Amino acid sequence: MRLSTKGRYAVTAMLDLALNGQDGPVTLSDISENQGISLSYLEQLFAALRAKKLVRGVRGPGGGYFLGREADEISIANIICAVDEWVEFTRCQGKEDCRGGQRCLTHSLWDDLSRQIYEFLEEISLADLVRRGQESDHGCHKEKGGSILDDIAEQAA
Amino acid sequence: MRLSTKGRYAVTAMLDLALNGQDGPVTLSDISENQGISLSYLEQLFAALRAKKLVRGVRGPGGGYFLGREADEISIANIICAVDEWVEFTRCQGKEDCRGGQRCLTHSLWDDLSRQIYEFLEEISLADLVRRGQESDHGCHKEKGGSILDDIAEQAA
DNA sequence: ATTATAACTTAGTAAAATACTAGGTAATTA
DNA sequence: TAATTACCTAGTATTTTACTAAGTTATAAT
Repeated sequence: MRLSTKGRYAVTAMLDLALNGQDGPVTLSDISENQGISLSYLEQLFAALRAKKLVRGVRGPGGGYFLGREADEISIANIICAVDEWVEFTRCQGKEDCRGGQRCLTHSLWDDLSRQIYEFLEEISLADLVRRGQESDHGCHKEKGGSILDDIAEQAA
Repeated sequence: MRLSTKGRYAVTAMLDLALNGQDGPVTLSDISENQGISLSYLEQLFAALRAKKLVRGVRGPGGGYFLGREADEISIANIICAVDEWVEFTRCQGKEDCRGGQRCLTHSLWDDLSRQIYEFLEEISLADLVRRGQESDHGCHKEKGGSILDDIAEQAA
């Protein structure tokens, strides 16, 4: 499995579509400006998303992108898989020799974990994220962002 | 958040310690051979793990590494945070202007997701992984690995 | 029809992250 | 004293990331 800023870009861009695609398609220029991602990089990402039918493009003036299906039918796992490959199967399928079975065992344990994470992200849809955002406040320039920061600070200490 | 092969290396190496550290320390040479990771790269990773006190080194002949604490007191989140930085707080904390609040909103939604993933990985300990491995069979060179592969194939179709 | 728009495509590149090599020093055991 | 292993630093090849540039198609508006 893999989860990088590339995946984040894809998810936030898709969120952009989910939020603004209600009344007409959203252009990549808009997303580029909204998210601060270069237009051409977005085009690369959307080529991958399009290949997996997660978005649908409309050409010409007034064109842009729609979600490929309903927001609650698109999981975070879908999005991340589309742009991040995710094909990281460490199971020693013949090509790697697994001396003493040791490597194979740890790889197999990692695969279990990887599957768990996948299943977790599979259960979260774009619509879920948007819904959750509406429940809590999401003010900008928050003073005390908190959340994970505290946990990490705590661990570092 | 970030989850890369670097994180995988760290987790599998820690699994190696958990599995083989019962009767004496495990050397990086052993892990290097077991996992197929270069010794020097392991040293880099273990420098980070050591800094977070997730491992404890013993010098000299017969030396090596132990887990820094009990295997059920070390979460996957701990390990990945140690080597992968994870500091990806997209909240626009003053330095980025958030025009129309749009970027800020999607970033905030991503942060929610990121926190969720973190909390999920926080709940899984090294000991859990090992335990789960013991429950199911983990034969090497499995014929039909299955699991995620099928899901992805399905999605691709 | 022409023009503007925006999706789509390809090639090349700067910067960063990844994973490694090489060459050490310091602590500990035999 | 010698061997072993952690520990440290610098340099580098490779890959990934993210971007620039320069196009081509399809479509809507003029």
